[in-house]
Amino acid sequence: MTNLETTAPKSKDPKTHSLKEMIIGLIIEHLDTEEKLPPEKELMRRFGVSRTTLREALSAFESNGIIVSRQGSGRYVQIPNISKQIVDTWSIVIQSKPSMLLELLEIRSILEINSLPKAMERINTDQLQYLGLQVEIMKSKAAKGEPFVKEDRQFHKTLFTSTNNIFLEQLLTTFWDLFEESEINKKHNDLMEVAFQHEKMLEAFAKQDLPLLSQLFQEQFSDARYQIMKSLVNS
Amino acid sequence: MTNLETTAPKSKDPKTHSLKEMIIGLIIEHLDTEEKLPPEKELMRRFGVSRTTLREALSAFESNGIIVSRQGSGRYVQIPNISKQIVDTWSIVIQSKPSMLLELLEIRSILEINSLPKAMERINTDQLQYLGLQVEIMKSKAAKGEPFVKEDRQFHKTLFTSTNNIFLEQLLTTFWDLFEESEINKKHNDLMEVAFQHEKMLEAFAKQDLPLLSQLFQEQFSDARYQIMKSLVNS
DNA sequence: TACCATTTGTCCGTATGTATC
DNA sequence: AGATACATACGGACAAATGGT
Repeated sequence: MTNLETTAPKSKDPKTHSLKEMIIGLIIEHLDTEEKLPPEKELMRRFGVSRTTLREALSAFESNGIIVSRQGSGRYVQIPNISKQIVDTWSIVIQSKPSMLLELLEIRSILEINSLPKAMERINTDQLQYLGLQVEIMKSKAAKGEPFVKEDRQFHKTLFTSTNNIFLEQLLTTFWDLFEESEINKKHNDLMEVAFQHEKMLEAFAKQDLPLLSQLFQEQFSDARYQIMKSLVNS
Repeated sequence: MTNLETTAPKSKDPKTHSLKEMIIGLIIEHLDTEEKLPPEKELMRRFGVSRTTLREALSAFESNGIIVSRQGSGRYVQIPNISKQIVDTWSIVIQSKPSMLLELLEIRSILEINSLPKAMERINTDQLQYLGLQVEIMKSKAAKGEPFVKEDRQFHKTLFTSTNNIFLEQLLTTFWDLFEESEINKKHNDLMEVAFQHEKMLEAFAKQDLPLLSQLFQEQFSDARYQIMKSLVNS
């Protein structure tokens, strides 16, 4: 058993603080099992607060995503997803400063490229086959002049999911969300080239050619950088 | 099921949705100037909602940190800090699954090591001098057997701040916060060695010896990984 | 110093709508 | 269809911090 101490009472505000603390305790209790939390009525009684007070305290955790409530059913605990929180606020910031997208791309490229070795060694045939499917869809859509953001995203997501790093996956998902929301590089000049780029990546993957794969990723990020800068100039 | 546009809320409940929208508009308006927002009374009137409703809508933005309210003064808009949001939730998760720290360290090491080239080319003499000061403090504290988390942190922060990437800075800050909160590797076996490690890093920096610097960082992260794993075994 | 209006914080109660089981 | 549980909204009251007089 871990020592769940109810924090040293060094703060002035015992009620609010301890209510928050008690909810955290409740969360930790239910985090492993992902059980349903007790209903509001029960919690009101247990903590001795009104519904408004309780709900306000809970809402903080809900906006974080560590507690999710389903109307008519109850509240549940889950591992939080940072994406939503970050996107909610930073999409607003980016509206004011679009050049921030370059900073994000910089981080994304570092993380993806450095994840390639691990992704390459851990990927399995099913995933490889799935990547092949995505590439085929890309090519067919490109031929029809349709964009294929979803497939592009799935392709990358499949790669970095195989690193088995939850935080990394969430972080990269966040970047995709922010880019999509910003609606920059919505339409790429040469869809077919992008599709082929991914086909080459897949081949490099199949051949376990890490240097080539890295280079292809580098090129792709260069291209993305260019697209963003072009958009920035136009606005 | 897959009914797109699950609800057409416009006829029923335009208020909630547009209330959020209006607040976002308010935020964007004030994001550049960092002015004070209108008081609740004014917003209640302007948006035509009750205080409870208004406050609940605002609280979502407050928990994100893009709005901060000061009792007795008012509400202010600021560029949000992802650190707080992430730490709030993930420190809880880490309490349940401490092994997650290894994943975080993995990301942190990738980001820091890949930031070294840029940091090296952009660092100035003032910063270099500041790093030297930190190292001296580290050594003197190590001699007395005192830990020097703050100086260690300042050392690294100075490096990656010089990359001028706000998001990166916030991310790395987040990791430090999470590690500190987890209270793992609080006490290192050999403080003096850590201090010397940083001294060597500083020398490599001064000599612009990137390969050596990278190697030193690698070693440092290896050591950190070992410290974490040791802590994991003990619990 | 002290008082004051302003502004946010906290808390309570109630009512009605809506989704789930 | 009914009971349960959460969503949304309104109203009021008092406390606490701030900023200015």
